[in-house]
Amino acid sequence: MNKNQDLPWDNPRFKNWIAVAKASQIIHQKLAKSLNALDIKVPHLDILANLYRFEGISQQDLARKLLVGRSNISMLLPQIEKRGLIERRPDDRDKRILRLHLTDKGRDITRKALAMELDLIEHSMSTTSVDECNHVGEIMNRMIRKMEEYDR
Amino acid sequence: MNKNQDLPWDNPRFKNWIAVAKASQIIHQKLAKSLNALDIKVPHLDILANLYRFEGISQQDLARKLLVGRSNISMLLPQIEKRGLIERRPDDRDKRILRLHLTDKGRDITRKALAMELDLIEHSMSTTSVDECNHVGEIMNRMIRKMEEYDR
DNA sequence: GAAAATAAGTTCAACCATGAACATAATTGT
DNA sequence: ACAATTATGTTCATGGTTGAACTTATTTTC
Repeated sequence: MNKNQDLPWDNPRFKNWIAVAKASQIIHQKLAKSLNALDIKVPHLDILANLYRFEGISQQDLARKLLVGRSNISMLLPQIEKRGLIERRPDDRDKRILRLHLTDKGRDITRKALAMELDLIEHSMSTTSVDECNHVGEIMNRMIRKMEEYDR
Repeated sequence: MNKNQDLPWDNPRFKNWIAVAKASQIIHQKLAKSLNALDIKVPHLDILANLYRFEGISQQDLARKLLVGRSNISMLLPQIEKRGLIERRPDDRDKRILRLHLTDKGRDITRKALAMELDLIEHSMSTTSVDECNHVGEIMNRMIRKMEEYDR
């Protein structure tokens, strides 16, 4: 009954998670601002960065990696394709699949954008040691695994 | 020139930050699903939770806390007002300001929604000790402070 | 104390994201 | 071999988010 007894903010896991969410939101917003210089949006970079790492990935696999729907990818790709940053090539074996590739121009923009993101992150984490970063990453990966099982 | 030399994923701060962003995204999505049961969206809960903590806050201050624009709040509030979860009362001193209050019904829904969020977070962090949580929170708060200064 | 600057809130148009329904292609089961 | 199921990608209607322009109220400046 006492309002102050059951504030979730008193719970350490809750309280500290809120800080994670907020940090995440701020970095996202700052990144969006930085990327204006290259005239791309964060979702575009998410796609480009994945193509950079996983050359020839399908749209479906890309959507799964980004945790978004296929329709999202389907609507975003034509935008960056028109700008000549990527190419879609049909798969030889399976005619349903379109395989995605960066063009040289796309690779160039992606490197620049990733450099900006890296700057942002290194700056914001400059007071955090590599050991601490690894520890945080480990905890986050445990959470991700837990949530992938969670279903209710 | 060697593609594999300059992958940002080799950078510990970058790599571990990606895990933070992903965890954040997953929790957000799972929370959205859970809140369907109460027929509210995550942005509604963000507002309700802040009214729960900061009774009588103005729309401007609320927008600042949530890191969104005033227009966002202005469009969201009528939805939850119509459902009878909140009330907007003009300030006595300053006629520009509308002060926001939860109704009893709103407080009830907010408690239920926060309980769901708490469940989600406690479950996903069940393998993380309170000390570890506090450490993560501390690192995130350092990042938040760094980013609030950052401007380029 | 009037003009200018600042602040709170709203509206609107443009842009994004989502999920359902759809078309096409591949796989499975019998 | 062919009907049913599953998988990939697209389209579309709906709803969410944003920033700029606007209105009204307050504060500052001279």
